[in-house]
Amino acid sequence: MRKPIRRVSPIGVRCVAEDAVKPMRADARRNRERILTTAREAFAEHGVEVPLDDIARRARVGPGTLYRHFPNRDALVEAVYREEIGALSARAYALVEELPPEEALAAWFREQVGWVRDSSGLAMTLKAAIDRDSETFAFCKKQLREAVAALLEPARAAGAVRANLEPSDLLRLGHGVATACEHADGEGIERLLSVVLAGLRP
Amino acid sequence: MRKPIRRVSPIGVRCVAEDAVKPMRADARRNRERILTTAREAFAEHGVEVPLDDIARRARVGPGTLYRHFPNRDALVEAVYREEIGALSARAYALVEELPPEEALAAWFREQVGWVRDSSGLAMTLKAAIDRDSETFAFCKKQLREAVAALLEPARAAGAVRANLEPSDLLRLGHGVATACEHADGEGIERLLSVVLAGLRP
DNA sequence: GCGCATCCGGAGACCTTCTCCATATGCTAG
DNA sequence: CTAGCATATGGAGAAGGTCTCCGGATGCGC
Repeated sequence: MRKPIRRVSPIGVRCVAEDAVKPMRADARRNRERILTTAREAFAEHGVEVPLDDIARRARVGPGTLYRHFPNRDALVEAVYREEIGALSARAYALVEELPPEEALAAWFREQVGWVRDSSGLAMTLKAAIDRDSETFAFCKKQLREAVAALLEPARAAGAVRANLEPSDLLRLGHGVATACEHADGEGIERLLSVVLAGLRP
Repeated sequence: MRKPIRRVSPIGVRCVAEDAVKPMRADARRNRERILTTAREAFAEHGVEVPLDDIARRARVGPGTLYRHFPNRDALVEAVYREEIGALSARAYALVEELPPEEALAAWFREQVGWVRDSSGLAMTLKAAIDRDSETFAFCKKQLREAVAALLEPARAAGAVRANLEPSDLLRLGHGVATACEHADGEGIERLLSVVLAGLRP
């Protein structure tokens, strides 16, 4: 009886930072990015159990190419999740640069709620599929917390939010609002958002 | 591109209570029980992705028989989980009958911690594999809470525990202790247990 | 422009899921 | 106690998915 594949991040899973270490051939990079984009769409439409050969076909690569970049399903799921978390985190740093602290925090919070709701709950689908003990899970959690801290600290310094808020509080609130708004329309979502954002004030 | 099987409890998953409604043939009942026992062992040893034909082979039934009782992997996982939760819950009611309230609560708490640690974390493995929106998940959560309430209420009435404890508090504490004790020996576990149990007192 | 290291891709081996239907058997009625 | 029938079994095999191997393709540096 075979032992199923343990859900840990294989060494082969590349982080974005790794690209800086060893330049990838242009065709290899293009294929990898196309695979990730296609996988994201396929996971959103059909769940994480969609056949990998189907993803390869949609991405117009051979199965050998897909498996060369991502040795198994878990690796692909984790890579897509890392991209999702990376993009959401990057938004925090961008908003800090563009807006006053309170507005930046509010804008990011709205984006987080939108992100959780996006593509029929892709974020939660991916998160549920990832081993809680994996490097990817720990890495993403840390990344998000640091991004939210980058928003919270200026807002706190400006006296715009209550002093006892932690980054994890905001993340839980965002998840809660998104879940509560599962069947809400735009106005309903906006009401809940304004309630929560008002509640953040000192 | 095919849509993967949605993780919801199929109607065909039998609850223990159903057996009272429609008597099963003796050979069918024996087979079903043997499949469940074997599945529990296989999931503990190899995870929930162990091939179902292997479980059938170990249980000495044909694949057709296994699929007659459990239409797919999720049904089997949920059935095993229901049995686990059923047994743990039943212990609460039994202990209430056998012991004074405070001792019953302490004894059950120890059993819960032991249960979480049992068979290399089988309980968590199964729980992680079950859809959070499923009937099984909701049913088991309710069952556990009611069982713990049956322990808490007499203990509270006897003044043996602080008044503000909820069943879910105890369940979370048990999970936390089991997790904290992942690599602890018997003495270490006992120390943590005694700390937490002392903390329950008013 | 050439050469070489790297990348690609897809046929096919292997594994798992799951069904169909001929055979087996539990259990009730006579 | 036996026969008959409704229910249960089981396993060969069809179908689908995973994943590898290696000949051919191509990016890129010199």
